[in-house]
Amino acid sequence: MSLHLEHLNPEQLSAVTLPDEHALILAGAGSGKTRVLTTRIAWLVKGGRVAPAGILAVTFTNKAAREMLTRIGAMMTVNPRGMWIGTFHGLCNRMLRAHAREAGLPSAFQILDSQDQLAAIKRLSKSMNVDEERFPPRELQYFINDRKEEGVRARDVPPADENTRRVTELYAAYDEQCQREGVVDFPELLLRSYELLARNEILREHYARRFRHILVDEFQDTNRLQYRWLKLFRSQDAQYFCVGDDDQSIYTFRGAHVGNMGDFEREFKVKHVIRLEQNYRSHGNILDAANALIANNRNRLGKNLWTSAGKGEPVRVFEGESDNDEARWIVEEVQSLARDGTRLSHIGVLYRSNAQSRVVEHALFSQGIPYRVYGGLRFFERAEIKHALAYLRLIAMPDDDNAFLRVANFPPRGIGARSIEQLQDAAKLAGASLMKVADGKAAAFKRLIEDLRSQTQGLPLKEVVEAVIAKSGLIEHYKNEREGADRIENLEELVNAAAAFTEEERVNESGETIDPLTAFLTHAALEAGEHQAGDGQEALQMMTVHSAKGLEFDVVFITGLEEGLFPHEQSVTEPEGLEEERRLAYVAITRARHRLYLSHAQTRMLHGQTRYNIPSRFLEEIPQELMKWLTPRFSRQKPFTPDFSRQTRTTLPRPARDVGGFRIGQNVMHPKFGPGVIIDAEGHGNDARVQVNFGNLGVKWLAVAVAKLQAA
DNA sequence: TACTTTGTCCTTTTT
DNA sequence: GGACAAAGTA
Repeated sequence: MSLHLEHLNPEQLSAVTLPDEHALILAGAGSGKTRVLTTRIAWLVKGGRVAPAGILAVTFTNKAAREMLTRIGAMMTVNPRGMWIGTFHGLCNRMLRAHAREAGLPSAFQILDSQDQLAAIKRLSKSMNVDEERFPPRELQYFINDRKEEGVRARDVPPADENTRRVTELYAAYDEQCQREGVVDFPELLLRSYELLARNEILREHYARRFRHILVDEFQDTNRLQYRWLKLFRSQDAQYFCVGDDDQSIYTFRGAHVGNMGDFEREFKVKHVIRLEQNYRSHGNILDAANALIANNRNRLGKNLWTSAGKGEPVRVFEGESDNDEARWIVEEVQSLARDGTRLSHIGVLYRSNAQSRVVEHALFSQGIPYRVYGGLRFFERAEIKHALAYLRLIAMPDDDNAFLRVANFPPRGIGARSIEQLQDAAKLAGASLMKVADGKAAAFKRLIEDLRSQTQGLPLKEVVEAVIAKSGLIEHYKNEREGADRIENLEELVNAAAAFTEEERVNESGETIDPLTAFLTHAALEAGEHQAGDGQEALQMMTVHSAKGLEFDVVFITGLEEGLFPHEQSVTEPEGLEEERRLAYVAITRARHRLYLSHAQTRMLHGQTRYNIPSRFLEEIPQELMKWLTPRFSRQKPFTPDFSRQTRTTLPRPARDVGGFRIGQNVMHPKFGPGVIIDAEGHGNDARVQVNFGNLGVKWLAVAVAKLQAA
């Protein structure tokens, strides 16, 4: 039950024990950020500087929030219940539930996840006869979410042009639809909570008086609205403690605004910016590689990680002939590491995009190496679970048209597209929900839901869920389906999840208990359920670089370091995009404790066709003396000869066709465009043309007779 | 109405 | 290669 302040380095200690002033902590990767944050909270509370109820601590992920609670719990005996610790969305939800009426919401309001939101937008577009070619639902969704995350309502969008005017009209209609149906999307949780406090001075003052210490994790990832939300609690006595790392900002594409760090420093007149630069995770060479790479970014607050650990091993670099070759090599290395005693769960294979996992999975599978892929379809996002949840939602909130449409005819009960259309017309006319106007065959469905509601009234959550999956006909339906067994298993798992959901008595600020079904549905929406089957088992860890943030591994593989992939082709056109890619690479490198592997492949199957990529510029930006090439460095010069000795190869590159002295797949040098790789060719002799991928300079067709191309 | 086949489109994504 | 939606068929 000790804080172990003596184990902190001077910077950590000064951050933890900072007197009453606002603070910005620039915490580098592996510098003990979470430790500082949690020790600070424990130090404040244990020292009697603040009551637990005076703490507001915000993170981005449920995982980080749980981790924080656990660590704080281990440092003190005080019940951390009184503290507000959670994600932005979780805390906003808590606030909206407590003041639903003031916020203009039904007390059992439901939360739409991104999938649900998209479905709602599609439905709206249909009902308003929107041309989906001109206004793709996806883009409407982005538009709406971007505006909400800027704190901008439809009425506040400047009608720049006809297009914007129309899109804004749809934004307004979408919000009306949500309001009518009693549902709230993710960004709405934030915005609604913000508006509630901004308009209700009494409420705002209440919370501003209450929260004396506001601590923010991953501050570089906050968007503009989140920052404004945080500022609502500002008062004479409130102190802000924001921890972040601008070099690890990898979510600007989602609206994160790194500028919040500078704004905070200025607006709160932060006297001391504390830099945590000592890294306790990685060996020297790995850190040097990361530092050298990130030094290429111009937009930085400036920070250099160091370690007292030794240099360690060099960074190992591998060039594969193909993605399959790369995968085969990974498998071999993993096997050899495992033989030498490295635990599989301490090895991470990272990639830029999810599509890359397949090839590696295939290779691992064929060699019988257990692995776990993160970030796939999550438990509460599975179709069968969503169906079951839709029934539950209709019990809690009959006006939820989203839920109605999802299951009115699932399992099929003869309510076809025609009947649905008629219902929608009637509902529109009456200004009511689909459930209200349900007649004909739909009336039977309505009765089913009503019966379920009355029969499960007051029953324990577990029995409610059991009743729903039995009486809805879901189980019956999946029994007859070819691959229904897994789905039935998942539905049974949902019953277990409901049974385990004994969340401490839900009491809101006004002392009313919140209905357990609503609490469970909220839980399902906010925590999509990262836990997977076979969670704690010994397995190789595979994930995108994005989802690796905050994690660490003894051994890390960063794969697919190729121009167009990493950095991604859709990011290299803008300098900011490229810098974000570089930060992403920085995050990837700094996940490694002892050993780091980097790899790229000459050819790769993408979207069903072979692509020829040149090595990533990031490989050039790491000093060569830190690296050890396992294959000859950028062995582009060697003519491409398939190696048949490798048994595991599943596909062979296309046979080389000679065109004007060049071959597809060959690496070339152009006097103006620099290095490139030939990806296509046509014609013969003097008419021969080749298509060359020059990486960030793009893909060009060149006439061999004219262009001064040289074999590189 | 419900199941099968063909045509389009591809980043990353904590909540 | 694979997800998803529109078009085609029983």
